Amino acid sequence: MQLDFTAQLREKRTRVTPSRLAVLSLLEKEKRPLSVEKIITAIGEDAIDYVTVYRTVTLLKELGLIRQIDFHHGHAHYELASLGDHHHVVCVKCDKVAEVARCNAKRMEQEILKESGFSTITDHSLEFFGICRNCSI
Amino acid sequence: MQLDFTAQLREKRTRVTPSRLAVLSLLEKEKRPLSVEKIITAIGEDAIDYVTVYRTVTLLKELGLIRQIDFHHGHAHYELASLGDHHHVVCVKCDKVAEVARCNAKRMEQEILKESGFSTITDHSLEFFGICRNCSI
DNA sequence: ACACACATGCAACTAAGTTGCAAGTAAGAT
DNA sequence: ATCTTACTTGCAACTTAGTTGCATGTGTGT
Repeated sequence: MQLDFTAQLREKRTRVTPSRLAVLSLLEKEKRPLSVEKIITAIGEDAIDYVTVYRTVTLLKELGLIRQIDFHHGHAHYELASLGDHHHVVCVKCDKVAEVARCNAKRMEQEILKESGFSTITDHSLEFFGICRNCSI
Repeated sequence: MQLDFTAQLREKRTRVTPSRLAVLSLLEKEKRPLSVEKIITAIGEDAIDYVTVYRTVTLLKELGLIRQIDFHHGHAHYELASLGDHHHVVCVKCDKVAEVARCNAKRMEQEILKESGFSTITDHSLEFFGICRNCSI
């Protein structure tokens, strides 16, 4: 299934530019959270300025097309929001990241809307931290 | 209930110093996630060096006495690990933070240990992002 | 109260992310 | 097709977050 990022950007009333399409299709291809550094390397540092990447991920996050994730690595990671409700386990020794099946956070969101004084929940992030088998030997 | 941080530090075979006790008892008093900046202000910038605060939170996190939390504010927050399994909702417009009741992540941890190739789960973090009533007007 | 490994403070540094501004470009109007 | 204009990009300079090296200070076991 090929996502139509052009249509998605137009729907959000923002311009369709090569930078935005490059970041979106890279994240679609990789299907995992990437740092800004990895995004620049993948697109090519002659092809895009790092400031443009920062501005692009900030915009795409505000539009809800991508999601920011924090692995306690000292910098942010980003993945396609349409990957849905899946999460990660991070090894605190070697920084290895594995995937975790879907959780029931959607049900919690309903409770939050009732109780917390928030009018909308746009996203959530759930990360587990532990030690992978390789590091526990 | 007054926690005996001295005993906790000794049990972890590390030194009991004024800096460590100051950070731990501040976090116990506040009962909410604090940034390094807030920790320095609260303790007093003449009373503790900011490098010591960074080294202290890194150590206390490794010892499992405090927990690192990320609100997508551009810097880390820390709270007492003994506050247990509670989480947060963050307004993406004004950065307001509210608390959320306990989730069932402990059950998920059991599944992760079976399936993911990890031998230990030391912690997890669950943050919701949305828009608070004040910002939605 | 001694010795020594560990903790702290200071200065310098690296890494992550932001801002201002001039030049370039997407997209609607002609 | 070309024009116009507001939005986007690239570059340089900057701010903020966090780290490292080293000399001095201090907690803890003897």
